[in-house]
Amino acid sequence: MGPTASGKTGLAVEWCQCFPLEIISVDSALVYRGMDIGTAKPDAKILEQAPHRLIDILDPSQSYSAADFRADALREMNEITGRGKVPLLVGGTMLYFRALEHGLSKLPPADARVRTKLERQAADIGWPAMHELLRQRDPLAATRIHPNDPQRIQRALEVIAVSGERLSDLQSRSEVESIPYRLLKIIISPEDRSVLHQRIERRFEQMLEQGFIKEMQSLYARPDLHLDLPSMRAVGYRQAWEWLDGNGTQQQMRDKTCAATRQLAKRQLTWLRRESDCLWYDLESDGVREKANRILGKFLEV
RNA sequence: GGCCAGAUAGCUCAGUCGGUAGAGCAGCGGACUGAAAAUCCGCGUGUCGGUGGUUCGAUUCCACCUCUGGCCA
Repeated sequence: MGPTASGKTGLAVEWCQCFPLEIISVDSALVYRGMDIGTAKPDAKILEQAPHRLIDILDPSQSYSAADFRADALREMNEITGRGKVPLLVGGTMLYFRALEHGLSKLPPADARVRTKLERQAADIGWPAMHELLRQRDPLAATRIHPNDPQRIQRALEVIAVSGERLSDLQSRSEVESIPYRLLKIIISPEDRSVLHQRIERRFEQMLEQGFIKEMQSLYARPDLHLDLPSMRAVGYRQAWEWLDGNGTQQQMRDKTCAATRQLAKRQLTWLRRESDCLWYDLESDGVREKANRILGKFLEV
């Protein structure tokens, strides 16, 4: 686990070469085909050395979920261990890690029709009124969800509409199933935030050199893609889309993308600080790689 | 060289009829159950360019200086 631009992929590939590991990507953006440069997806050469599962599994017009990820990841883990190897889960989508380790309540999946209906209703009466509606139908959820948080208000109302039951009831009732594996949790992150900020800036410059704008233009040209899709809301893609729409200069697009990436890293670190039973490594400091290798080797012997 | 405008938070700027100042963005902390690279919540972080003067009190008024734009030579 680690924030964006912390060097996770590099280390994972190294490990694959000296240990019997196979990589599963834990990343909500790497799942999309045709989104390679802007997501810092490992290139073909790296993928040949160290194949990654759960990348390039969806078209950008589709959506994915934490529950989808959990099911997919468990299936892949089972397959890998069945062949005598050990799964190495690598990524920065902390909700997916949490869902995988601790499980999810039994809730109905997303329903596009219901969402559209709620969207229309919200455009009509406004989200504060939607929150009031939620207060009447699921008071407990309404106290947990902030009146300004349309995404969660919508989800809670969707659960009621689809299942006829309250989100808060379903969550407290269903026993979550945690993961049936022994875990070694490792976090990779620079100790100093400004180091991460520098890496983020440098990496985006590299993405531009590698042709990120060209990649973006071919996505922008597709009539079926738009800014409301999860894929096109990804950091970099969203800002580039807005720029191609004619908003701001290219320099402003760069600055906004880097800022959005820093904010993403900050949110990831908020998750990571709360994570228990894990080892933190700063790859910039001396001897850390060797130390991590030793601990991983020992873990794999047992 | 002369005239004019400006100098206030990391950036762009507002403001104080004289009582040491506040917005947006950035930043920092937090939340997170089928959209999560998403969606939200909270927090101003400051030699008000410098030096002197007037004043009980100056970021604010005055003078000079420095710097940056613009105009005129």
